[in-house]
Amino acid sequence: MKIETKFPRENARDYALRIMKNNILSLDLKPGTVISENELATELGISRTPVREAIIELSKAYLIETYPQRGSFVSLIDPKMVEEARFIRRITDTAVIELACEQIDEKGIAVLEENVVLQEFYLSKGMTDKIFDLDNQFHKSIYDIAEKDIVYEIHSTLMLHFDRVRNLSVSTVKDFKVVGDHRNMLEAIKAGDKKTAVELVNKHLNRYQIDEKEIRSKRPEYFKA
Amino acid sequence: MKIETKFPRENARDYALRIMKNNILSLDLKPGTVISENELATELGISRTPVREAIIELSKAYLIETYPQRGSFVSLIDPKMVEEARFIRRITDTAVIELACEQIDEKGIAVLEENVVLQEFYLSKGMTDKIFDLDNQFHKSIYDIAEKDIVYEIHSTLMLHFDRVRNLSVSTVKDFKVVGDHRNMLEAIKAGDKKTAVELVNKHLNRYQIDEKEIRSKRPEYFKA
DNA sequence: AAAGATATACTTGTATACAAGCATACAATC
DNA sequence: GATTGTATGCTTGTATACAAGTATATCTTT
Repeated sequence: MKIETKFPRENARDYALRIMKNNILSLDLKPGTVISENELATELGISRTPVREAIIELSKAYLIETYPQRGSFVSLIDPKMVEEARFIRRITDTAVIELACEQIDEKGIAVLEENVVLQEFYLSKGMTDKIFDLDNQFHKSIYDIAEKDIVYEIHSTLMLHFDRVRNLSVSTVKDFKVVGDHRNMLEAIKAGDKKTAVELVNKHLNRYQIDEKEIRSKRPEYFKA
Repeated sequence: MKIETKFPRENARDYALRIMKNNILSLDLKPGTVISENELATELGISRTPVREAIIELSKAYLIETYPQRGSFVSLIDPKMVEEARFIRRITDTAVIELACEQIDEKGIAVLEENVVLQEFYLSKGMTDKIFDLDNQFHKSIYDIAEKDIVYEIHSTLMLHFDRVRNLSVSTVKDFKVVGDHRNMLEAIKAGDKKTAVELVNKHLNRYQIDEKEIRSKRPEYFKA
């Protein structure tokens, strides 16, 4: 469990939420780990109440399971859950990138262009750890362009199911492909080419489907069924 | 604010959540209404903690807005929010009904058939208030058939944005159309006719788009912008 | 030794107390 | 009269106390 310091004006609940999300995503909180409200509260230097509130929110996203009077646990990787998260991601990404193709303007192009340039830069420097955030930011920008930013927000926590599996795969090998996908998506959006854009989204998301089976055998204790 | 009694084994948080959802949906809690944690707690006969936890959850779904040290309010109807909820509903319903066309079996047909028969029965008896729940149940069943029940669950609270606008419209006039839609959807699913099924979903959801503008002028105080 | 009762140390759920900030009413001052 | 300071009562945010249930270890009993 890696604990960063609290931001100046960040309230205790958001702080607890941020730390827990990060650690679940990075697998520093491994699937199945026990989470004690009291313990976490003292570790974070806050009281039980905001910690508990954060846990409840993660429970609603099925990232933590709470059994009354017994304990709370980081959810095991549930293939059905991952599949449904991927499903949501696929159909919304698809619909949103079509809208982006229609509604794109120069400002939007500039935002995406800057992002992809940075990805290409960090890739060429081998700083692939920077790419994960840029990846997410790229997709968020597309939602912004399509004026579906609330949809993105609503689904963001849920996508941790998806992203934590990403983090389990030997992903760095394929970073250059991911960056290439983004470059191609950008060009398709600029050209208003919906068909290609949609194809790219599906190809992009399919990259992660294969890895899941790889790691299943390596870390069976992380999986539910 | 209409307050029903607590279920036997229902915990205080779920109780508060249920009551608040119902009242927001039915507009007994009108958009803009102040919600005091203390007041609601005493009304429900529970303490502030579970009430607060319920309010936080509804805040995450943008159904309540909380301003620290100032108060919490039932969110005004935000056309962008409604539009994004409708967007989610449309694209997921579309994708899910396609899957249902592929994965339907006799058991699934039986469930849908029973539901539609009941809708037709209540419609013929003029008991249109029963139809709302059956409508939701019908759609949930389709998600179950497509094995996307978590997707339904995740989105269910969000759909209150959509449903409360439904409740504001002079909807009873069109109940027979809604029931007809469901009958047609069922037949399309049985026939495995994806194209027709998708068309029906879009037609179905478009029925509510018109009403919004009608009521906007009648109840401008409910709207955000 | 095996089985069962029991104490104990946890857990989450709920209630309550306190802290900090905002808004309003009202009084004092210019 | 207008403005400013202030007291008051509200709000949510956080901390803590208590309730109730579970699991485990240990002791007692057979």
